[in-house]
Amino acid sequence: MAVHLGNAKRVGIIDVAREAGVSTATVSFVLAGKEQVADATRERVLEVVRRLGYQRNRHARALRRGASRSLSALVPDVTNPFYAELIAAIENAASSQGWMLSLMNCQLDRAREVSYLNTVFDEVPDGIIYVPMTSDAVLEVESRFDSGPPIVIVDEITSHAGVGSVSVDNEAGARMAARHFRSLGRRRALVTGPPQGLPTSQSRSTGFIDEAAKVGLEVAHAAFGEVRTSDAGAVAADLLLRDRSIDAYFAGNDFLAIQVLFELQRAGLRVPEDIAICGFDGIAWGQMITPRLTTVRQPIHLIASTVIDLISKPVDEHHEIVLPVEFVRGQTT
Amino acid sequence: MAVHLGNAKRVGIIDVAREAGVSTATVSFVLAGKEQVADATRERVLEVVRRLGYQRNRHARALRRGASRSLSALVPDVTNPFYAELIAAIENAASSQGWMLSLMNCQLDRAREVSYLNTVFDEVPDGIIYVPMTSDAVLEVESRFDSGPPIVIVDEITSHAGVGSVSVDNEAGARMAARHFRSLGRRRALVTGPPQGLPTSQSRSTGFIDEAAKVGLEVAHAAFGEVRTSDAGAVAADLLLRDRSIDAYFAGNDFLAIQVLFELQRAGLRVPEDIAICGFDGIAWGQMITPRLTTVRQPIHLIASTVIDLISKPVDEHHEIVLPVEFVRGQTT
DNA sequence: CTGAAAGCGCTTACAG
DNA sequence: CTGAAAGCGCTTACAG
Repeated sequence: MAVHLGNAKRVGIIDVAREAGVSTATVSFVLAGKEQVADATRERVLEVVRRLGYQRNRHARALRRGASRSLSALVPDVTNPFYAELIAAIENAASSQGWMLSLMNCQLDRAREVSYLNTVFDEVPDGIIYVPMTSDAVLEVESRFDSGPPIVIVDEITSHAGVGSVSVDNEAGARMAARHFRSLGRRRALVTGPPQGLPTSQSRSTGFIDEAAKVGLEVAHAAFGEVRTSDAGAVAADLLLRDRSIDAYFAGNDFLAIQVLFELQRAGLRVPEDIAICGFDGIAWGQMITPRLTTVRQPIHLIASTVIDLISKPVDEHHEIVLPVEFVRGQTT
Repeated sequence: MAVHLGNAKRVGIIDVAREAGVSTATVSFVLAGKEQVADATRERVLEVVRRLGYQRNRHARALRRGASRSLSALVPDVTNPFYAELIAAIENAASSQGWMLSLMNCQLDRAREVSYLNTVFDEVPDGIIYVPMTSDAVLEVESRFDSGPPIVIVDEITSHAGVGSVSVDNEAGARMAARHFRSLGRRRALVTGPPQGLPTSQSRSTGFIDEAAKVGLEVAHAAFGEVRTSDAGAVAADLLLRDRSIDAYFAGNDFLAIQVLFELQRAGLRVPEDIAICGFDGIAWGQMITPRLTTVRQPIHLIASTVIDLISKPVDEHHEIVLPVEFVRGQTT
């Protein structure tokens, strides 16, 4: 393991105490900002702390206090802008409460997800934020949920006692998309689930299909249970190019919608003239590109603050919270 | 703080030892996979571990062993796809060596960067991977670098002893862009630095300006020292729209290049006919959009594996490593 | 092959 | 206002 230069040893609280001529208790009090220390003593200690460059050892601290002031988050893929934005929002909310956020990125890899799910408890975090990639993984570790820190699951509803969940009304959002396509006079739509069988995909496609039937929109359905994100766009575009009777496309998420949009453009199709596209998530990229993406927007910041609220509460006050979505008309429909 | 249900207490190694009728030493040996334990004993211990759902406390472990098997990474902004891809690559390389990656996201906020830089040492990580947002922040904590875990700085060269650095040949890449524009017959170019004065911006614009002078390409220069990413695209686009004599644009990075590309399209300009655009980074998005982005590609996976290599080495073997870049012609030039 | 015991670096009652 | 001492949950020489 990496050895350090000459100055091998890290300076500890004992070094500070000795140098300042006080006990470690006093150093600790000063660092904790307790009032009960004489000003002169405080000054002296702080000076030594600064001079020696002393930093408290987080592990010793956490061990002794039984709380680490840190949260661990498990996400499917930081490379997907929706998760990146969600992480940024959650980190914001967490740090305003004095929590560090430690991140575990599953990279759309099931094995990695399970492994992280197993090791996250070792971290002894004050709370766990879990954005599931697959439903299977949740089941595998559900028993672990009984003891340990509060857990909040994002984007999937769980009935496990003591586990909170924050998700959005996926079904309602999907219905909005179906009605929108119909109001535009579109006749036949394709709906695809997000890759890797993300749990939310189910209610999105179900909601869309159901509403489509009600309003008289024909639906072709394709699920990408096992397709990796990088291929999903090409596969969906291929389906659309092959069946030109389809004039509307409801993607499982914005990332996918955007990939398909450009694939179609490259193949010479016009959006929205030849085919209308609607995404889901409301990522910033959707409004950055030309044409701007029509989508169903999730309230990312509200999700983040709700997650942190829930984490801070006693576990028996955990609930399943479902937040509303908003339809955003862009230029792709 | 969040209290848990009835089963308050976390099961510890003592609980396991008692239940299995052995000492904690034996439990520890079994968990560490040491051979010196009788098969029957091992079985019994493992059964109890499973039944009780025991998980080792990482803090106690790290404290005792003096190593945490974890790395901490500080990055400017996970929302920028380049950093997202870099993180994913680094995490991959790290986990293949058995390291956890803990992430601190500065969110393009200087205050947050400094604060993270101060607390990262508390984590007692086995190594620190630091992608600086500003040069100032580095200076503020340089003294801390003398003791503590190995540090690898990404994307900026540092001369601090014992600190390794991995970056790419930004200047050479910028020169490629200038020559490319010239070979296309472009006459007047705009070059902008990445927002927030990212350290790399300096050599990119310097290299571009210098080479442009050599090959006879006129240059208008604009730096975005204080502009947040979300505005930078609009500001740059505005400059380009105002001065129509400019027929080439070298953005400091792909993220910015893409934003400007679409801004220009919305304003009715044609790319590359009216204006050619070249980015820097080689993010996946650049090849996903239409038109595909011309760019200078950084070898992300090589950067990641080099970083991990360096972290694993004794500090006195740390070096400044500069990796090559590759010019990628897309459809925006 | 197994156990008793020290000690990692802190914080926090408890005395004084 | 300050210090001596216990203890958080592990791992690891050291004995046996």
